[in-house]
Amino acid sequence: MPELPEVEHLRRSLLPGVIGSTVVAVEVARRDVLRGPYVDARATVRPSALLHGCPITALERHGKELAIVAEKAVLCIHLGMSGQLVLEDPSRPILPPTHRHVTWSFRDRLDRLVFRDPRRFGGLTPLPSREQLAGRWADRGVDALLARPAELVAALRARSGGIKSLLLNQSVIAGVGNIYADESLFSARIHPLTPTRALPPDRLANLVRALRTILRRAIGLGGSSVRDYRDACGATGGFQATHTVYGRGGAPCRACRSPLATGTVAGRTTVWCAACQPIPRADSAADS
DNA sequence: CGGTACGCCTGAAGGC
DNA sequence: TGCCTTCAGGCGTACC
Repeated sequence: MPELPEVEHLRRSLLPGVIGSTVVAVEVARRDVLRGPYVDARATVRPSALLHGCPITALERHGKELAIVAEKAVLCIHLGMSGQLVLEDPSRPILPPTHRHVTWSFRDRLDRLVFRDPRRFGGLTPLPSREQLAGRWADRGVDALLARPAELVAALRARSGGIKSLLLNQSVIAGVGNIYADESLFSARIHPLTPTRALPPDRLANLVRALRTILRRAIGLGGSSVRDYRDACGATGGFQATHTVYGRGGAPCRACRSPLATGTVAGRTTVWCAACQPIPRADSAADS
């Protein structure tokens, strides 16, 4: 599932293709992928709101959201679970022909930018300006990589609740999803149900350090491709091969060889090592 | 405030 | 082989 590393790698892989390019045609096959306060009930949108006409000047990211910035328009893109954004030559398609919701064509370029999303949990949110984008992102949690580590620790300390639940909460820290929550909790040897308030500052600092190390490493490997994730060129990531717990329930812990536990935490499938990540309190044990 | 459940949606995977 | 069920999950929303 596209989380921060996947979106960041996608952003970097899109940069050379789209910066300075001007959209000359936008084809919207499914209007219901258009979202937000500037899209009316019929999802009728001016082409300029979908970047038509002005050269693209920047690609930015906050958490799991990517923004394509042009002079008079900003388009926020959320990939949801299965979203893909690929630059491809129409004569040599990379993506399957189904679920192609929006296609952008450029001046002086043969390749097109395609937004494809089979499950449609993703969507596009047009905004009129950079100021609106700044406001939108200011209302979110701090970005897990762009903010300073001390800000992340402070954000976690400001809330109560189980630690995994907070890591997944995009209004606390933006960018962490199920994969990197489980991976960073294992790395920091913290049980996912641990009440955040029970963690001393140095353990939270450890967790934040582990999280950022894992996010950076994942970006370097092109992200995790569990099923649908592709970068702008259609390439899959390589980080999934290094997952320590995610998707490995029942398999031996890479540290102590005991079988990894599986359960539901914060409504998500969660994998942890009962030996390496001890249960915080004597009672509240999740099933193994 | 925090927790939980649900709906959205498709395709992979498992059972029979 | 083929049909049916279950599951995965980000996120908004409703509700306790």
